[in-house]
Amino acid sequence: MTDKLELNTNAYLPLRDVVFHTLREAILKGEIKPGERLMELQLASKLGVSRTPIREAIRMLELEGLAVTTPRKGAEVAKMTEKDMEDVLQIRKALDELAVGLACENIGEHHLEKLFVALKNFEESTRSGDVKQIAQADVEFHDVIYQAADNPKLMNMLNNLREQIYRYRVEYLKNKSSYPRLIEEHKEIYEGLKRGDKQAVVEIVSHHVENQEIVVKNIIQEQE
Amino acid sequence: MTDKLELNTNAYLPLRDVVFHTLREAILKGEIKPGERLMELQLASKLGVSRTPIREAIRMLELEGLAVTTPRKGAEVAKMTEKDMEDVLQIRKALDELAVGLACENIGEHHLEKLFVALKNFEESTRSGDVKQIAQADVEFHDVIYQAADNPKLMNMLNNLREQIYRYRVEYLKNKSSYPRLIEEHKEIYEGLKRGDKQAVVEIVSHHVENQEIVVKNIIQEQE
DNA sequence: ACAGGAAAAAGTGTATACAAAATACAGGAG
DNA sequence: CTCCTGTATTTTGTATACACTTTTTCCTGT
Repeated sequence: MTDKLELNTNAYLPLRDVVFHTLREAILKGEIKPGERLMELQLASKLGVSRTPIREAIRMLELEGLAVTTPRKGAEVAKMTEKDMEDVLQIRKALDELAVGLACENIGEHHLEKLFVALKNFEESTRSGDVKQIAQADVEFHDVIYQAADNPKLMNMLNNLREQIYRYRVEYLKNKSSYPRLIEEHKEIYEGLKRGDKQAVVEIVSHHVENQEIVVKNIIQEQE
Repeated sequence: MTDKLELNTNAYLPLRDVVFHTLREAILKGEIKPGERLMELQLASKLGVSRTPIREAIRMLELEGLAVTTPRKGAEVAKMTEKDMEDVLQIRKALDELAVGLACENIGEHHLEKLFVALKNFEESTRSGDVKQIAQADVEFHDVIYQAADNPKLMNMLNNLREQIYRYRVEYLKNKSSYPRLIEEHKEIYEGLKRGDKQAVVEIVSHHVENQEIVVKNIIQEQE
């Protein structure tokens, strides 16, 4: 584990939340690796807080699926097998289809405009070649759709699912040859939503996620 | 709140888990009502433990959506508006369809037998008229399907969603006139899975959940 | 009587202390 | 040398103590 975990003390939030976000970031960025133990005292001294907020943060990571704990042994960062990834992607596909379908029914001018901006941003970011930035732009594009779906719980679940595959997603986005297809798919989703053609957008999103699924699974197989 | 919360000390589990299950039960059974505050000291003395496990249990309830906390004010049992319920049921429908579709692809003799037993149990339980028992039999029937879907994360999410509507589901099951339809639907799901007719089972489950949706929403409207 | 505000009470946030379990390790028997 | 065992150490589990915030209460002045 890197030894430069640092708290964002900027917010006036309970420490448990700060710790939670800090650890989550560290896990998603790969600074703490799957299988690595999350030891309370160690983390506490590293972050300069007591064990109490650490423990509560771990409980939260646990429920988010980013950590697994065994009683009296402690917590470790969740490992992801190919099967786990398949499972997550199956769920994500179903929920993404739901979300875009709902968005299609509810979407208004406001969100369409935001979506257009996000679309252009994404296109722009692919030219920069900065993977982090591309990932961010992609997240923003899909976030607009989730917001338009007007179902906070669904948005929550999708964000959580996205987290769980984030590490592999970044790898996936390193492959530049897929950028044109991604842009095209985003464009089609936007067009479909604008037309209010529910069947079409669900179809496209379905393929969109399937494509991801194939690539991400390849990446995992290589890693194993 | 009832003052007879009691810990199941039988298990050799961390107290946080025992407290978590105890509070969850109490919330689902309506012993602690939506909007009611979850005060740490009060709960701690009532359950005979310290605040520490209570706090960790609350963090878990929070992530499960059964409690909401505002910093420095504490936690309370989550209220459910009609919109919340709609949102949950939308998600549940999508995931239930996914689950039964997957089950249809994977199901073997073993699970089909268990499903048949569960089907008969459900039919039997409706004759008893005991709502708790019927709910239990219904849960077991669907659990077999979830297991056959062979996606633990999905099962987890569905169990969680089920929890969130449990309170209202019980009301729904008090209406005896719906029993024949429920039995019929279960039977059709079983038959469909046996035939491996994915399209059919997804269709039936879709209706099955939609029917629930209508009734549950009526119940909420009455309550408001 | 009523509004304002200080003091008290209640409650959460965090740190620390102590207990119990798991793990690591060293020494001895075979 | 290997395996067992008992002890030391580490780590988690739980309780408690203290700090700080929010809420309530009640007194005071108008």
